[in-house]
Amino acid sequence: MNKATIYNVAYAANVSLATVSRTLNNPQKVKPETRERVLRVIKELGYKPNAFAKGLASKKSTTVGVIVPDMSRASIAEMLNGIAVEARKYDYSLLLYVLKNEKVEEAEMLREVVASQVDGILYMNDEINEEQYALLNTIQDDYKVPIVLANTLYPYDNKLVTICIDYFKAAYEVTNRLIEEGRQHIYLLTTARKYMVNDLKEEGYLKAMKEARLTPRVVRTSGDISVNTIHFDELFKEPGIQIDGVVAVRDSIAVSFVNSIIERSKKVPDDISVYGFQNTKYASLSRPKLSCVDIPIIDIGAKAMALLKQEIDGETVDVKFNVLPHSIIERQTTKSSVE
Amino acid sequence: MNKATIYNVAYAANVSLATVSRTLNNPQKVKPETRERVLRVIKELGYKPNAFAKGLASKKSTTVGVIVPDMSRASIAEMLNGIAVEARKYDYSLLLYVLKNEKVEEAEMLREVVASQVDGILYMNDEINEEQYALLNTIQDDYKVPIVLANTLYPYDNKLVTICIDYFKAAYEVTNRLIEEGRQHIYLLTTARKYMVNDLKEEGYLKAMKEARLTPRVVRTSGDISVNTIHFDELFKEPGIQIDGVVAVRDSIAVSFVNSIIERSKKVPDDISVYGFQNTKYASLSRPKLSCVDIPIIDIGAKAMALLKQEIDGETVDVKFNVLPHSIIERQTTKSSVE
DNA sequence: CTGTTAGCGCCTTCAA
DNA sequence: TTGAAGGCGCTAACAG
Repeated sequence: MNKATIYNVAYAANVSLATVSRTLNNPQKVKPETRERVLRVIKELGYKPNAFAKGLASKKSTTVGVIVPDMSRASIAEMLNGIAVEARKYDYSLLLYVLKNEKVEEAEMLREVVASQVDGILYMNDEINEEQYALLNTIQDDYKVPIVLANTLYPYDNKLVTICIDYFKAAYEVTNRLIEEGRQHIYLLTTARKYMVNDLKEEGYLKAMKEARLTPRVVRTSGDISVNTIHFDELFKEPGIQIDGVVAVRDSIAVSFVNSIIERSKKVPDDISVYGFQNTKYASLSRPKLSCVDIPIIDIGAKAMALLKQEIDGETVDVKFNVLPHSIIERQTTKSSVE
Repeated sequence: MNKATIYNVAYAANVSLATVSRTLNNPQKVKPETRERVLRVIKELGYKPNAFAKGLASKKSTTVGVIVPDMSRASIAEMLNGIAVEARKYDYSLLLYVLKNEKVEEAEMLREVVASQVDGILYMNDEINEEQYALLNTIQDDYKVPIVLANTLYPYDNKLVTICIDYFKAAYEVTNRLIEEGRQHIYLLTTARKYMVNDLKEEGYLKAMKEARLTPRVVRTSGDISVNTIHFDELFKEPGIQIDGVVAVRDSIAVSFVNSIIERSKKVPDDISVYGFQNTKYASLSRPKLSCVDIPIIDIGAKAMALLKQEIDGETVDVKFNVLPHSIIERQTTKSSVE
């Protein structure tokens, strides 16, 4: 049962290969009678068009390149679930590129992705900077391959189609909730590495603090638990430190912080209220359960794929910058009750 | 700068296209002088061989199909990290197939994977059953495409190259540690769905219990926190229930169980000792920190890719069944101290 | 060491 | 509605 080709099918169905090709790609151009005969033979022989030959001849691959920074981040993995399900709807395949531990420079890699003949690119590296953004633009223009940024944004420009949530607003909102609780010494726990989305959260936090005339305190730490625990220890060593509220840019950082303060015999949320970001499994597995911003990450993935598909089909995407709604989930690390 | 072809390069370098092809694929067959000239032109033009044409002509794709059940499982995501890094070493690309929510039957999907001309398949659906195993064998034989099972095993046969850890032994060991602690009422918390690896853990647990002449108690629950919390509630409602030790087949189940019992004012590990499986981030983010079996999941991914590469290259893989060592990490949910 | 040439399997006009 | 034929960009003999 080895690799039937279009010729085998044509011969067995007593038609030319052109007809076989048509019944697969333009069924309406084939007489129903012969069409069914061909389809039957196709099934019998287990024929599947060779993707290479098809791609070479048609200049299309029904494959999209997916570029991610690191699979182990829960948000990335979940987004891929959304992307995969949506891609299936269009019969698109996913070519996965993981940037992690990459010595290869990104420009080189993007050319490689393009060379692999993908019809479009889903880019979700939220460490994006000006240079990379420019590079993506160049690639899109030079090779005419549409690119969509998923849960990744470059706020200083909007030439690339983007799907995201309003992180600025989300951070602004949770900070305000803490303020409404009466918290005065609210800290932002963010990453030391430059993630664009975290920068936006920081701005939202700063805005809320400024409006309330409170002094902002930003602590930069790592997503790595063993590292941030040390940071937290140092933080509490500072003489006269006061903390009664925390916004963490990731659930894992929030949970890890909660653990730190509970070990110091402080009460959550009586002494300190904490918000996380993302609503990952960490949030519901922690004790107390973490209050956090809920990001519809699967939907972001699905929507990203849908937008890309539109672009591939040549439908002009009128709105470049797409925002999905977030929500705030009150669990056990805050006192706010949702109205 | 649009899509240079091999002809453009040949023309610009004043050689034939064959020479260009050679400098890329068999550099030693080209005079260093011309080779460098060609390489320079290639660089100038930003030429990258069209993957389709290359694949069509060479019958190789340097792409492997990766079949996973669900991205959101931490183990799957981590394994992909390992696979990706290893694949990069060989300049292999990854074509990702997510089974989740799949209405398409698996046979159909596998043919699709094959039709996409992958050089090999990495299969990591640990819900594998006899039928699927047979199917994989058929695919491998019919299409001559090597398949490697990663962290997935079918213990009743070993025709397919497999890379895994000894889950049976691991479960046997942790159960014994609990027994050595003096625990008498040890429960196994496993999944209701049939995962082959979890079945093996169950057998290891049963063996240890039997040897110690203790009554085994198996509770089948879900990976879903909201669901298993309910199961745990029911469990504790049983009249006269006694639990002093737990082996959970997943970290998340273990953590969720620990939360349940602490809410019931029991002490961990004074009243109950708990072991998880995998050593995910959940294990270190929980409070108390979870003791668990550490699975070298990234290594499994990398090794799987390495094995597949061997098979693709025609090197016979002598050992079909490959086992990577695990270890037991004692943290705060058990009393055992590692010797 | 280099060039010529014949495909790889399929799509897509162009005729019939 | 169908068939014939050219070509997609590249690899791999085979000559030279």
